[in-house]
Amino acid sequence: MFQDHSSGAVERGSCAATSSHPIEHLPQKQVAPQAEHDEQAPLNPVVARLKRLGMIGDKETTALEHFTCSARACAPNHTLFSEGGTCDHVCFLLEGVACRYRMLANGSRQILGYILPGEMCDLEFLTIGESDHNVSLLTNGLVVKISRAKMLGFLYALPALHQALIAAAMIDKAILRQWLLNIGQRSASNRLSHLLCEITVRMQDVAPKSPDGSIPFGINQLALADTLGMSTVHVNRVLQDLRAANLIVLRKRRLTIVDRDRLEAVAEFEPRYLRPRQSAG
Amino acid sequence: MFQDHSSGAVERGSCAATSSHPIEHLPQKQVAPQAEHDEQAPLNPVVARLKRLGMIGDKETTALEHFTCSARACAPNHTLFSEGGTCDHVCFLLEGVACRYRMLANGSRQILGYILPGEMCDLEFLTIGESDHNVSLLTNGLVVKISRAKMLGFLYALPALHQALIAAAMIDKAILRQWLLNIGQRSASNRLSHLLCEITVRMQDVAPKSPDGSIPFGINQLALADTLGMSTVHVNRVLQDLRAANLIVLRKRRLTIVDRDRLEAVAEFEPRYLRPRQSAG
DNA sequence: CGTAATTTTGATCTTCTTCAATCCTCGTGG
DNA sequence: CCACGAGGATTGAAGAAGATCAAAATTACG
Repeated sequence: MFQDHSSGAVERGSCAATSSHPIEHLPQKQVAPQAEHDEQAPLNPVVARLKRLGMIGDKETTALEHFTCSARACAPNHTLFSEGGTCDHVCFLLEGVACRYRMLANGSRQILGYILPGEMCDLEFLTIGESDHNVSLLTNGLVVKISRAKMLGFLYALPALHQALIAAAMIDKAILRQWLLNIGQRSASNRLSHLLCEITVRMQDVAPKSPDGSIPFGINQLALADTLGMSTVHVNRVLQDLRAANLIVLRKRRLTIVDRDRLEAVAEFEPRYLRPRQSAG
Repeated sequence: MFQDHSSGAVERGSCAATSSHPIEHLPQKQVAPQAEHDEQAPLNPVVARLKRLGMIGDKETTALEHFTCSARACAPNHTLFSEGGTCDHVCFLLEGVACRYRMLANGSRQILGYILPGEMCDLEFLTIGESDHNVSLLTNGLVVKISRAKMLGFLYALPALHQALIAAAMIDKAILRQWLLNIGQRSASNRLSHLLCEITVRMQDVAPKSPDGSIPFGINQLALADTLGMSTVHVNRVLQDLRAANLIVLRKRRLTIVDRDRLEAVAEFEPRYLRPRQSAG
């Protein structure tokens, strides 16, 4: 059902990650390490996301751009954290999709959350000694890893950044509640619809739509099934229903929401939980 | 299915809740939270719980005992927070059981978490402007309500308390992940078993077992159903299975785990998430 | 070009829901 | 002390949603 063959990770990025840079040093070099063949995504996704939360200024932006400039390219299934493993660092994801998950003895996997470009995993890893779940990549990814000590230094020096990341962690929790509601009470098709709505909104700030209105969608049907607590067969059939109802187009790892209003209506999707009050838009 | 008729709340407690007490004033009145032997349950449940987390000292204990001494008795269905309502305060529950929940348009309710005696709802209400879910009592309860300003004062004056409450909030999040795993992947009977294991452990510090080994259990089958995403009929049948297997006794609002080892085995219950190990800052 | 991963399809079977009725429990008022 | 009523628990029967199994078609990718 789901095998874990952790792949290697290749160092990649423009500035070296060797020693601890004082925050004051602001390398004004090439700021967007990931935007090489992305035609119009020059903005650092971490910055884009936190800017949308409306809580960070120039100082924080510069610092973020600095320490996200040395990233590692990782293959699918590369594991960032393992259940029971110690948490002495923190990760930012610049490209790709990762997920948190736990396995049961019978081999079934529950995905507990997605980590999308620009998102971080996991603020509480700074406080907690060991992780209670796994985090690994679903697709190819670009990952920045920061030691606990270094991260604590950043947070201390940049309280606005700290606040922004705390806000992001609270959004995480709100998402967990939504997923619980989703899995517990909604029909398979509404459940899947809701998830698609959520992912689309979460991708907005970091993955500009292509001319045809589609966004990259690296999550396969097995992962969707393990997210929604249903079988892949059923995910497949529900997807076909959504396509037949002309609500979505999903092919070649790209997703288009054809009729957003109708999709959000069947899903009873209310995006407020993803943008709690600070952001007025 | 589930109607919400908010009941009144009756002031109760020995010291007045009128004006703001400086933390230094320590009311030595009776109020019960003063016994030494932790055989019985004379201990203030909030203190008992945070003591178990091992992060608070005498100063925090005294402060907690002080501000939990004026509580209100509330009837079942009394609502502490409503979806969309502003969050200008915080609550501690001294007795009874409350739950967070959300409703869907079709009338179904998903319970998103329980608040047990000694637990708080909700630290992030201090940061967030409005709640995205409801919180109300499932049973009779004893509730302490503290304004945002007052609470922030406490947290500022007692950083150890602040840390303890942050730790409690992280446990909340871990519980949410467990529930998602539960609902998403486990069979109805394992799901219910897991929930019973969890509640038993969470009650340990605040509700000493009676001689027959039972603990108070004020959650009815409708609430269990809305927690686990199943119908009351099925909850009832699964409960009967668990009784028939001689795993539990549940009657007259009291629960006894007859065979803990076996129950935890079928549930794949691992209590570590309820008692995480802190790492040094 | 060939192999692995992923998606799709059909058929069958199980778990759980729904509906509707009955029974029990417990608090309340007479 | 008993009768009453309401919420809660229990039961049975029937039906639906989704799981499972097995295989084929399609796609990704070295």
